[in-house]
Amino acid sequence: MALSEAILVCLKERPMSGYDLAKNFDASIGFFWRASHQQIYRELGKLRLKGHVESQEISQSGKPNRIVHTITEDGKAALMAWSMKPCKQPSIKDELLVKFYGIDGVDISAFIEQLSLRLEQHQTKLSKYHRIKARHYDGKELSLNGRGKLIALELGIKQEQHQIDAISDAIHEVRAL
Amino acid sequence: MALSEAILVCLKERPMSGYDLAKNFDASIGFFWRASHQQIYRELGKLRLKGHVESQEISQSGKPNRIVHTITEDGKAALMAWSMKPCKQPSIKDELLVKFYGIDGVDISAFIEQLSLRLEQHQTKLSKYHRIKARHYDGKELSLNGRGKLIALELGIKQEQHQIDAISDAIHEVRAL
DNA sequence: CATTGATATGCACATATGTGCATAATCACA
DNA sequence: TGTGATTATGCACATATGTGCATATCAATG
Repeated sequence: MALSEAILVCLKERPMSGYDLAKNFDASIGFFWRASHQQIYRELGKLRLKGHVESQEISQSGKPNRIVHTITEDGKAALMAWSMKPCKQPSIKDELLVKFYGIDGVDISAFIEQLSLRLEQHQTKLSKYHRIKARHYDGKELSLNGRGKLIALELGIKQEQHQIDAISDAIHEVRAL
Repeated sequence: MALSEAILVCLKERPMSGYDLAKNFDASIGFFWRASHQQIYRELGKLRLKGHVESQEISQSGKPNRIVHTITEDGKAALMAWSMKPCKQPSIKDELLVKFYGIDGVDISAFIEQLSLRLEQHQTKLSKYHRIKARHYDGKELSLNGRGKLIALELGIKQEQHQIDAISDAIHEVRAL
């Protein structure tokens, strides 16, 4: 699974705590590989056992101590090996499309509301991506890594825009049924 | 989870064996909710326990006996209840996009090959969808259910076409890095 | 004559993911 | 003075998914 690799990709940039990683997943890499903080902590434990990260506790007063994880040489080697392997196709599992398949058993007006909600979610994501692009990428000198992230972000933007168009059309078609 | 609902949607059209369902998943509904035959048999067991399907064995000589599953009234009610509930957002997990995020650690030519492979997979799916559309939908009188399936199929076609365009662009951008 | 593919079902084990809960201090706000 | 958000970690349980294996027969292909 690529969760461990997604974590290692983050740690390659800078050492981070589980909490930092969880925020990173919420704000950037998680757009393309979602993970909860519980999953991240679990995975960090496995990575530590495998020797792909080293962890050191940093004392703090008041708040719980931070445990900062650093990628090891073994971890970097594992990342490199992973990067050479072909990627799995993302598995599609979309309830909305299943409902299209059984549409004679669904309440059309409820279904249109669900489609509208999905439309809104794509619009929210789209503006989020645009905001991030404007804030972190537009008009900046970018490293190789920055350019890679920008391509991913632009793929996300195109994807969301596409979904907005496609679902808008689908809503009209469902209304006409 | 919507696997049980996807199965019930299929069984609402006609009673089927696990084997029939597995083929159905490979050839149509599985485009939007993939499942292996093992998963389908497991799920059928649960549906039987819940009373959402009834199962009867049909003797065959030579081949193993078929077990044909029929949706019950309880099953139909469960489907209806599900159709009213909001849909979960599909979770995105794409290794390719993770690799864009850590691009300074990946071999570019290997990465381009992976992107090209993905492109091919989308092209394969697109022509499959077109073939199905031409064979089963074009120039036919369609029931409500048929029209719903057609909308889903057209969403799939648009999606694959979009991916083909987007990945082609991305390959050019990666080459220029 | 041997191999494979299709038909047909399903168990067992492993991994991945989701959900709820637990702890504990600080700070802002009403 | 209480309420909730933020910081920070993680266990336990449940569900979902993936992988390998097992069985058994017929038909077609080489």
